[in-house]
Amino acid sequence: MSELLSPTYTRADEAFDCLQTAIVKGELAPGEKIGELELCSRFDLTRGPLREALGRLESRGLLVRRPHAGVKVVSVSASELMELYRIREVMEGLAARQAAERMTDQEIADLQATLDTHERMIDEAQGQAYYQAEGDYDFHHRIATGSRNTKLAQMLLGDLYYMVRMYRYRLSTSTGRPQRALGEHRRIVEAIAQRDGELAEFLMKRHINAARQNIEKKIEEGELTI
Amino acid sequence: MSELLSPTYTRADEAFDCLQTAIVKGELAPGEKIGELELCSRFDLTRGPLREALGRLESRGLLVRRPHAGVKVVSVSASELMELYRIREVMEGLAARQAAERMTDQEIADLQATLDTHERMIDEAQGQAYYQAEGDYDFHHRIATGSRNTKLAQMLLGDLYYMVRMYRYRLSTSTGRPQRALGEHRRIVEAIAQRDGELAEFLMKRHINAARQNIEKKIEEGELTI
DNA sequence: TTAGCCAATATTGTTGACAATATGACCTCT
DNA sequence: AGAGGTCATATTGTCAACAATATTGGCTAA
Repeated sequence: MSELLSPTYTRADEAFDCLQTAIVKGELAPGEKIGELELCSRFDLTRGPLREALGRLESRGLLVRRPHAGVKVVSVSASELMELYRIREVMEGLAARQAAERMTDQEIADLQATLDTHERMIDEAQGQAYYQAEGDYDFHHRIATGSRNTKLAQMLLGDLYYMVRMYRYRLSTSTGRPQRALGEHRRIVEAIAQRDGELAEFLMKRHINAARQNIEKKIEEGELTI
Repeated sequence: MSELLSPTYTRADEAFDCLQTAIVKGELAPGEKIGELELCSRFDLTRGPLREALGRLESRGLLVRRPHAGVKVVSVSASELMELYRIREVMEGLAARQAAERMTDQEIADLQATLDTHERMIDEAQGQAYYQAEGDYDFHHRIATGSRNTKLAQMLLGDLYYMVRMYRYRLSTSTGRPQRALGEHRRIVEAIAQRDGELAEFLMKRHINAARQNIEKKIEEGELTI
């Protein structure tokens, strides 16, 4: 997984990564009650590192533990998912503003190049849904790190995105609106390139708000069930 | 500590609480490198639960671990502290807006009563600094929970406040401006009582921004060293 | 004298066994 | 027959010993 990042990669790190991706990808379903020994055999781990990883994941809100009763993957309701988007709105708004003030010209150029790639993928409709989802993640990821706000990036990348992606995988292809989202991305990058932090913040907030309303509408229409 | 909250309280929970408060109170200084066995003897714990707690604390960003090299309390620079206030500004702004929409009348009445208590404490100047700091925490705590936004409250109470309080203890008495802060608190509660979410958000953001500028000024003047 | 290397040591990472507790089935009593 | 309680079981929480690795001090050589 991220063996290359850290020179020494402990079993606990391994356990953490395995479980996190398993949860995000839905291999461990929300609400599912899972035993430690089952997880151990499944990921070929021992209980010590596993428990350490469980502690981290609990702290990040991806699962809940009841003493002596076991651990289960957190299940987020539709309203709670909407609340996540409200949080994203203000936090990523801040990230966009600070990114406009602090990103290097090179980073901005890379960001624009990323959008070009996304555009080609959408046009060619190659694995549209997957790339759209991953591309969207990539875009927001770059802006979060570009904010140069360590804690902000940590909270976005470490907490919120994993929970959102967890439902992205579930809602999968039906999120739709790729062209429109790409257009919004472009305008945000334009504002960043012009070093207009205030505008970047406004556009980012509106972008996430639109995404939230899009999902909300689909839920109301019964197209999506959570 | 919080033995009463959870019917069964594991050693790992105990270790987590002990370490967290020790870090926040400054008993474990930032940058200090601490050994596991030392912590075990100090808090009368064994290494298993301790390591689980260390994992949680690392995940929350209160300490950093390097494999085989040990664990040290995170040391936040002045600029990083300022970044924390930027995050608080947007997140607590959101919390205030949602609190205005969702708090019960009873909760609002309690909040006002809390401010009355704070006012008496300031007037009587009884342990002004301590009560002002704790009172401020209490105020923000109530609004975070009043937002009815689970994740938002979790992030504020579980992540940000601990880091901010860590420095509150260090800067201790010199944060000052209690009357002015109280007045700002009152106006925020007024907006909440009138169910004016937009105004509550604006006032909260301005309140935290003022607190940030206050600390920033003191740092520039050399009154505070971080 | 200083820079680089090597080994001893102390600390962390890991493992498996032991103790404590929640769950669920079975039985009894109403 | 249904509700309540009790006991067996399986799972989690805890512990202490073992293995692996980073640090530190000393040593050698330039």
